[in-house]
Amino acid sequence: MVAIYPPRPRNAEATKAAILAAARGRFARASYDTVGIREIASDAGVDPALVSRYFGSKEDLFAAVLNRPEKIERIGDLFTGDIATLSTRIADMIVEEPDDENTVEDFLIMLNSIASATAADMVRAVIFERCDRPVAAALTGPHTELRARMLGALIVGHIMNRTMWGDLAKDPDLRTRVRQRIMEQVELSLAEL
Amino acid sequence: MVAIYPPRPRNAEATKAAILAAARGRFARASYDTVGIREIASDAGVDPALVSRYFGSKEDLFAAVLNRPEKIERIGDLFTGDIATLSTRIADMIVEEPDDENTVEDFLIMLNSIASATAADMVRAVIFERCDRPVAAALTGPHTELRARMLGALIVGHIMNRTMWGDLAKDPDLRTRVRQRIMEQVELSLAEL
DNA sequence: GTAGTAAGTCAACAGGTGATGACAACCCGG
DNA sequence: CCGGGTTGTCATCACCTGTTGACTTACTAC
Repeated sequence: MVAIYPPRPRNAEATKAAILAAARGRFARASYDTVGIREIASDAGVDPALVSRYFGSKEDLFAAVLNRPEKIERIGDLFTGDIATLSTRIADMIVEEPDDENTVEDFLIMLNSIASATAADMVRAVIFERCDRPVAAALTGPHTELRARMLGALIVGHIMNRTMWGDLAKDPDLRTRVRQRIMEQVELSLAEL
Repeated sequence: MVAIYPPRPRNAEATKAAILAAARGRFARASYDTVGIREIASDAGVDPALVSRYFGSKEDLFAAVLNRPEKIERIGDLFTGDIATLSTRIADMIVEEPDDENTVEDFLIMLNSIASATAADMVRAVIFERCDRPVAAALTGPHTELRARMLGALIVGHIMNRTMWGDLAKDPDLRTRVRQRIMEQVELSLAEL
């Protein structure tokens, strides 16, 4: 579906932002290889040529999406905040409403394209830099890196699970208990072994 | 790299098997969209046209890979066996050597292509049928489906984690402790809530 | 030995992809 | 009013994809 817009004002900054937003939306719902530049341009109400012009290549565009400041910030907040309440934050993220513009979308962008030959390296780098490393740094005791990776596995699993099947629980009561269970899982993942 | 074989004996059954094996190998290492028919044919030492001829379409070929009897059987053994030792089997699968032809490869085939528009539905169906459903059926108490899905999330996360970063632990001692931890995670995921 | 069928080969197609460069429209400073 | 740089448009390229149909080769049954 292509929306009919009034002629776009000649504003390069706004156009770039629109392309970036459209790309974010597409990459959050499909893999790097599946998403086409023409789709993104259409969503943004922009000529496909402008995408290449402003962002260089599709790969560069994906990198730009991956390194959006808001995303970096949101994921940063999640993992670099107080370690004592980390399990709360993670459980909240996983059980929160899926249609919101939220941190889960940032993970979806990465997880959708983790199997693509072109995008995998970029994604891995971001995950390591923004997730694994800060968590490992915040942990005390032995095997911090290993335990951070156990947590990463847990989060990845829950998010992919939610993408595949939808919410774990709709009933508010059950949802609280699920939230509680996820917190236990987080703590078990991070515990010394 | 294309191997030079002696001229393939005219044997349709063996050719189909070779194609299937090559497809399995490719799909275990890259997503449905990334893998090309010409690659598969080259691995199998076969003309690309034969792939279409014998399996119809690429989609049908992927379905054939997904429904290989050995795979069904292996995943079936994993989940339909004695529920008391389920955590052991799962932990073993996750910490076992990655380069073996093992059950992990079956999961990789599915997880690599879960983000592809074409293959996602097939993958979801197989996961539900072969994993979630048997586990839910083997559980007792309330919310069996939800708890089976929690286990699914755990497995998916661990396998993707291993694909991204390699083995959790190389040291045998540490590995046993990781194995133990994974068993605890499995039991926590399946526990009533 | 020869016809008929099965198996494998080859070239090509139609459609889609990312990317490019020439062109037109616009805005702004002079 | 008018030139120059910016912004947007269009047609098109080169490449790659899955798939097809016509062709050649080999095997088997009679």
